Amino acid sequence: MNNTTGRRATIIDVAKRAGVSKSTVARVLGGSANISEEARDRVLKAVAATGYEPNQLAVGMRSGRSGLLGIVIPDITNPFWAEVARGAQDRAAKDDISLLIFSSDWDAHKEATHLRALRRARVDGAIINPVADNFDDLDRFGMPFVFIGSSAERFPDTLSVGSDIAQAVRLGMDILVERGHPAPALMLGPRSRLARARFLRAVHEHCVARDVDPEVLLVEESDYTVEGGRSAMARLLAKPWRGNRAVFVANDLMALGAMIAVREAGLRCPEDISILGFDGIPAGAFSWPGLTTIEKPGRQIGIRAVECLIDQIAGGRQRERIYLPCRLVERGSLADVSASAPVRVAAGR
Amino acid sequence: MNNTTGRRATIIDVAKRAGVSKSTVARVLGGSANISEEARDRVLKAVAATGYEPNQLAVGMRSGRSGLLGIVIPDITNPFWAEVARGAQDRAAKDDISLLIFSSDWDAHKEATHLRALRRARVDGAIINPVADNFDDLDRFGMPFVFIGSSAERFPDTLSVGSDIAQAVRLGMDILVERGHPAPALMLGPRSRLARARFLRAVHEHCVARDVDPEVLLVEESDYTVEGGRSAMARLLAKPWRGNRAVFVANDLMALGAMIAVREAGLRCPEDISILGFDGIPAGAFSWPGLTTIEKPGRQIGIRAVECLIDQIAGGRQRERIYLPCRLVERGSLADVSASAPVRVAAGR
DNA sequence: GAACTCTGTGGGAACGTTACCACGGCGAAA
DNA sequence: TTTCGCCGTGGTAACGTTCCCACAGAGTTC
Repeated sequence: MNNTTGRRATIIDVAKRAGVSKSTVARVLGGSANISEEARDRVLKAVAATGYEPNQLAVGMRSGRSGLLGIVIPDITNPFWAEVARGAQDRAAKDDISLLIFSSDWDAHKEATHLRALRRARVDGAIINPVADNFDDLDRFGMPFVFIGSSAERFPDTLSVGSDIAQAVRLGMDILVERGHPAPALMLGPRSRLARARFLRAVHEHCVARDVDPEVLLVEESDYTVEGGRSAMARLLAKPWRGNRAVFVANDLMALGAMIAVREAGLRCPEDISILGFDGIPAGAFSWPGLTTIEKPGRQIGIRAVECLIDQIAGGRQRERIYLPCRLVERGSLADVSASAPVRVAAGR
Repeated sequence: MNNTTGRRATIIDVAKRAGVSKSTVARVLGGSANISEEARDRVLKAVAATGYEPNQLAVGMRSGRSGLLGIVIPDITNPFWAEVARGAQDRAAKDDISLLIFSSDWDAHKEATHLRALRRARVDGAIINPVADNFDDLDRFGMPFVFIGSSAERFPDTLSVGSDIAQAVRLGMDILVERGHPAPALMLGPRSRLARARFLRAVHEHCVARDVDPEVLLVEESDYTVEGGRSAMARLLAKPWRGNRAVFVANDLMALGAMIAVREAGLRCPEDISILGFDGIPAGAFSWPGLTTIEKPGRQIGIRAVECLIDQIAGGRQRERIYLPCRLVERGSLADVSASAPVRVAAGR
């Protein structure tokens, strides 16, 4: 039985109890061939009796594999990143790998500290949403790594996993067209963000394909917050509006703010203004109406990143960039005003 | 100077380069006294030149301290638990401790698997929100631990950290009284939950103190979901209502649902119905009106749990139960209908 | 000047595992 | 009968630390 206070059972304790050498115990536990039925049996019994659990530290020490993976994300408290972390953790657990999770708060100094911790812990690899842009020598990480998120974009020739913004925008524009909003207004994030450019480029491509002049679209921008979305929407509502009244918002938080602004203006969503968000945050499900949005594959990104990392650790040195598809989540914020459907839109001005 | 491909620098590499023994290097790095100025200097230079990072696995192996802590929570994707994890991680980082985070999904089997992983990783201690109730022999965890959350309640004589529900309820009832709602309706969680009994007991205590008959209070119950809160609110609205129209909801998700039900009934919140939530989930900030609620100290719980754990590892064997105070977060869902104030509605966001 | 303490240093054992080599026994091939 | 190969097993050397003991030399005390 387990020593509760004393030290833990080691492989030698097991060997003694089973009356074999520790080599034999190691072979049985390692699933090696060429073990007599009897030896295996006695070892297994001894393991059960002693409550032996292999010491990962010793294993890591000897084999060079710690059985640990690290992930550095901006903030575990942010629902998107929590999804990523969850996906990564679940996938890692399948291979009996444990995950060290760190939050960088978009702070290069914290990031550096966390990376040092990962190196000291001798993790077998790391998943990183890079904030610093001075990784002048990526090899200096000192371990295999996979980048995640849109900020990975800055580093070409690096294995990375992210969401397919182009596909997401196409999905959004298509559903807008289908619902009778061929020329929605756009609410974008700050100019500094890489994702903004990608978003805009995809919209333009859609417009070219559909033969719409992109210049026709109303555009507002804000800072990815509820408050920002609220004021941006107020500005949008003050503009002369043409076409159907729909807004494609590049971020759910802003979309929620936009919804509030609509209500404050005495209008209704979706009857007067349709709103399409982008992100898939849980809070979108609790607004009224529920926010129709495009959901980023957070969990999938985590899963895939771990898989890439495991592959890379095993040997392959890929420099691939992987984009995972987004998904439309229909709730109530998008009205159907297409000709084929009963018109549910309020009279325009 | 880092070997990018080759093996990492060890303490012996540093020693050779500095022209001293590994013992001296260890002493310098360990901040030991009795080191000549010259030796220290050369060691430090050699460390910088080789890019030496101590191998935690070896350290753990030799010293019996892995520098790792584990935390098993129901779901990292749940904002409350993410806060707890974040607090724990931040606090641990201060002591150069890394955190292994696991999600159990309230599943006893997953919990057992995770605990095994923690034992194998030789974590120095664990923070656990217990789901299984057959921990017949708590010492059999094989490591120091701290319980967190209300489910820790089932295990007496165990070090645990949680939120102070009694204080939270007092806080809520007080603000309701202050705003002119001396006898609010109650929306509770499922009968099976421990937290429900604690909530109800605190309400009764408040009533006794304020000389109110608790039987007067309308009560509905549901299952801690938005949908559940919505239907429970609908049932509540159908009842004959006496006193001011306010509801104290035992969970934010339900409160959000209640808010939707109010709107669906053609009523307004807070003008017609005031709602007070409990939890402090982020989504409450994005509803309209913003949800006034009582926030559980998630981050504090994580911080405190780590501190208790560190203490316990260091030696103390406490069996304390710690309750951390909750905080009122005022947004817009609570109207002031007290005699002293004109009926006003706070703008929330 | 001998015996002592103090300072700075080096050498080796141990932590628990895995990888490798060695060896006895046995059956098959020569 | 000898030789070879295979099977099952045991012994031992690492892996990179820390901890403890030993020891040389300088300073202090008698």
